[in-house]
Amino acid sequence: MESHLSIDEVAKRTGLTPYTLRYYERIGLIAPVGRASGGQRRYAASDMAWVEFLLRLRTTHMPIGKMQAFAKLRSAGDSTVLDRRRMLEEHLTDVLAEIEAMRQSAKALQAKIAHYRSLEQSPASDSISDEGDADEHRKPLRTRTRQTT
Amino acid sequence: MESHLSIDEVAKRTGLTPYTLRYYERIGLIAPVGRASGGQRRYAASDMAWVEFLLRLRTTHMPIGKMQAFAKLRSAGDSTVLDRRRMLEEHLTDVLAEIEAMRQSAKALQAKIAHYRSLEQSPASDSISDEGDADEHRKPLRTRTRQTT
DNA sequence: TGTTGACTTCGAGTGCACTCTAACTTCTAG
DNA sequence: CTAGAAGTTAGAGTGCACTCGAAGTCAACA
Repeated sequence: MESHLSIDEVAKRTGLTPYTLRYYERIGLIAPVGRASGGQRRYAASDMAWVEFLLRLRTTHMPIGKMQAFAKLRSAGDSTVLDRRRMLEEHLTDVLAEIEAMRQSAKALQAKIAHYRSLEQSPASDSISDEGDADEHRKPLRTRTRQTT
Repeated sequence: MESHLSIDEVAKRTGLTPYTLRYYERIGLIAPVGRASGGQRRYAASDMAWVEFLLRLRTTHMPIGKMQAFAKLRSAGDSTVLDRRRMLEEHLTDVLAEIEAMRQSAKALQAKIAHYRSLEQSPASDSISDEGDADEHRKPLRTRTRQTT
């Protein structure tokens, strides 16, 4: 239960830099953490848990703006639990879709790799390398296209 | 086999904007496509296949710099097939790791959602909402931390 | 006591991936 | 023949997520 981690310690443990940790605090992603005499940050275990949760959101590509909205709800207390759940559910839907899109594309990459491997064994056949190659399995192919809000 | 698509057609079919398609061509991601009289772009089926492949790379978060390197190898001809395969294999390794990281984080999100759901049924218990909540399953938690090259 | 080193704040700078503007040309319909 | 739509270029601008610089503060130690 060592609750008094310095910013460098937290950086080491989370993989974030001290710069980023301060930045997250500045923009309200992390509530102001405790300070030692002299104003140095001291992270409690609950701060660590929250940072780790933020990393989950980041890993799943939640934009910072949404994380800020989520953090704001959280700081507003228990009455926002339902909203928070809704947010996470929506996000989770996006995440699962993205995972599936990545899986499909990974499959296409594997096919391309296999195609290259076969090319390596029997070099350039006819018609000087057309390269319209191993994509003969039509699949959804949907990517998050940035729309102008 | 209609090989003469306008930039708007290609935009519609790929989800990219005409801006982005021109940008990709400018930076060498797409080799100069054919032109109609008057200089307007006309995309052949092989161009489409290449753009779709680029989208696979983008979906799997390959940075543009690497795509450029790949495109350059491709344009250098069949002798680069081995290098291209190596590049894709390396990338695929990263992609599979990222998919796994996202899966783990998605699981954590699901746990959090479940936790919220239980909170909703029996509101604030004791000790005014600690929120160090449903993360009691220690998992790897690794995220691509941007390193200064 | 003075200097080292780790921290602090706030504002500015960076890199990526687009996204748009301005000025111009060309095709199509009326 | 003219209006309008749709394309062209080079270059500038945008938004996101950091990342760093400058100047200052504080605790500890030779």
